[in-house]
Amino acid sequence: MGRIAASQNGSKKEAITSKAAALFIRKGFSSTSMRDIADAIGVEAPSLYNYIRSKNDLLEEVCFQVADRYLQHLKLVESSRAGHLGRIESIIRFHITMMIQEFDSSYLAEHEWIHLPAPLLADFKAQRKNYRQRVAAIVRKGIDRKEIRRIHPDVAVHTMLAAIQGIEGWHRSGRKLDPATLEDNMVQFLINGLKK
Amino acid sequence: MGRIAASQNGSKKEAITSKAAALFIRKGFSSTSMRDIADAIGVEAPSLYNYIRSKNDLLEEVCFQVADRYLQHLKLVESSRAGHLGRIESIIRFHITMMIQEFDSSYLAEHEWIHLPAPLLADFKAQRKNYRQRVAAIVRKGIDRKEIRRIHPDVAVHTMLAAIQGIEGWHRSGRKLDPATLEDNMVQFLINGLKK
DNA sequence: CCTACCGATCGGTAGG
DNA sequence: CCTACCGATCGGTAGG
Repeated sequence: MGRIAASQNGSKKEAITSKAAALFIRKGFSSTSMRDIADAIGVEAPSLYNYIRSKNDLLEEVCFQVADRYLQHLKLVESSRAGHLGRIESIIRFHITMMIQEFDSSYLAEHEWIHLPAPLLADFKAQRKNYRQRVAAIVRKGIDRKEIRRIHPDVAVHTMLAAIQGIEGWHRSGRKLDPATLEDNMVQFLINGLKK
Repeated sequence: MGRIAASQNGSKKEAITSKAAALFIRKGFSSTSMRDIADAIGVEAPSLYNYIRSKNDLLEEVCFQVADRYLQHLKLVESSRAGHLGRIESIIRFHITMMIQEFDSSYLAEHEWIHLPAPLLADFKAQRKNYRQRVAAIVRKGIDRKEIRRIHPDVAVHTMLAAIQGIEGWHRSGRKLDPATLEDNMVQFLINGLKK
């Protein structure tokens, strides 16, 4: 019983998390009630608590999972042998891909983490700051090595990441632009803005 | 009595709107209660209803006021004699200035309009779409006249406006970067990405 | 997984 | 501008 029950609980929890993520995006975290989530799943609200501990739990899970995936990719890039502009392009492409393929969780990790409860909020902010500083360090080195034009590294990082985050607005309004065109044009725009 | 009372009501309403805007930004629209707003002003919640009709009213006011300011500027740009890249630069600078100087309302008009009640939501979305299409038309003409590099106009518009919107994250985290440096570096980055 | 229900809090109204 | 209060809804618990 143990193993099967555990795996059933796992998939049920995933189903709840994914439905919740979709609702958090559409209506915002605070405007989404546990009743809304329960309705979407087809159960009564109290039944959700067999799988999750709290509403905040749902948000926490999504936010930290996504943050970790970005960090893993950054580590890969940092230890690669690519040039600095190439590293930045790899990061840009990864962010775009995540935003398109893992839209729901990426959006939440980017826009709804403000609602994380007190101790986790500080953790998340620190992780975020650390990530951006490491990307900015790559830009700085690229400038030193004359691969990237002179620009304030923090402004550069902010500009490119914000542009990519904003894909959510695109996605939400149901634009019918194929992902490859979106990615190629955006990468071209941003890399060209950085190139010497 | 009429005139004075009217002007007092006006300024009081402005005070409420501005406090509300600040709270909507910090906590989100749904997480901000009328009690929160009343506390910030120093009155009891029911007293607010002498000046505003509803919570949605506060949001509506801010969103449409800001949208109108952007539209007015766009009209100026459209009827100017500047080149197309110059027009885009003017739009970029206006957006950045608004984001820095009118941060609270700009943020709300950009991120919290989803909470507008039913009939207004559609209006707002239509206005937004129209605005972006007109900016994209400028990009398209710039490409035709070889002032701007070949790029998907919608992607270009989205990328630059999203990058600017994202200044809020910057602002919120209390980065100490002077506005001029931010503006100059971001404009350089974006215009360079578009230039031939 | 349900019914029944809790205390808290919500936006807003009545009446002064 | 207040007190007093409304009906609705919230996240979550008890108990089965």
